[in-house]
Amino acid sequence: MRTERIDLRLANEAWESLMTAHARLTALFAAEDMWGEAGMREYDVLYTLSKSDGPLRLCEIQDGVLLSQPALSRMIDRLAARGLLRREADPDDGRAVRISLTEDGTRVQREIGRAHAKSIGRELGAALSPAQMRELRELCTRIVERPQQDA
Amino acid sequence: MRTERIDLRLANEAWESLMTAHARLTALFAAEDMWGEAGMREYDVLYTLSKSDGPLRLCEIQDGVLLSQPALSRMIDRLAARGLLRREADPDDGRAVRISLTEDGTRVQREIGRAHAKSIGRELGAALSPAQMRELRELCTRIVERPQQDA
DNA sequence: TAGATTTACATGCAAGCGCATATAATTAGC
DNA sequence: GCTAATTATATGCGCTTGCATGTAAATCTA
Repeated sequence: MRTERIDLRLANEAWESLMTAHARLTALFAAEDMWGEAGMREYDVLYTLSKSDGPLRLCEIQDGVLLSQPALSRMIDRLAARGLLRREADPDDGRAVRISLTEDGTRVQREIGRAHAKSIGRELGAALSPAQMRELRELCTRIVERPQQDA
Repeated sequence: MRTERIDLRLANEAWESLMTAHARLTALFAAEDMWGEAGMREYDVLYTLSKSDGPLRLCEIQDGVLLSQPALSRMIDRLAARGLLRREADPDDGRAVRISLTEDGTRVQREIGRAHAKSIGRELGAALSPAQMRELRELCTRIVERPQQDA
């Protein structure tokens, strides 16, 4: 059907623009001089933990990070070795590991987080009005929270 | 000022939702069984070349790909070794390399591209209306095409 | 036009990543 | 309750990546 062809093209244009926006801003943020103790991907982990109330499992952290399970496992090794987070056995599930920020990790996350939030505000603020930011947030949220369908 | 604090929060929420949408869809696409001869990052390069009329330089390709210059250089090595693209010396600039798709590269790009476009249409189509896709495209384009300001 | 700077790409090397697989604990089937 | 399947995480290994740096050509400077 003609309408579907148009929608396909439109969907691809929308996705490409989202990819490009993501790539440009990510590259821009990565180039900034604020990732002292962590690196951007490591910060993702610290941030994910900071949002959570209690400790998280590896598999819970992984939902927020674009990284394979083994890679995440070893990244957490390194972060723990540097004293930024803590691994404890889960008393209720012998397979699981409960991961949480140390005080040092919390401090590092806050320091980087503050600077990073400013950058985000600066870049998005220069491009979009508050109403447009709300609109963007709604649209992207809709993509993520779409009712789960078959595989 | 109070308004700026609200905008900062809003901007960060918008960016996080964009990151999450990008991560979820990327992971979903990566898990699909269509990247036979290329891999997703390599497809990015093939796609970038397919959009261009003539050959591109390394530095021109790099704008579309989130990869360091040496990594891109070697990825192009591998793609050329597999016969998917061609490297020629630029007659006008002895430093530059002109990179273009071979027939095989064009074929691979088209095959993957068709399948990938369907996936994009399916996923975005399930989440957004055409009007919302247009809106998303406009907003993301605005982020990228924002008038260049200071470093 | 000789020297200095910049631009475009390549390469050595260590660190990180993904794939396949191993290990161990939980849950499901019967 | 015993085996099979599943879930959660770890490890071996080869490939890829990024950083620092090298090389070579173009451009700028005087």
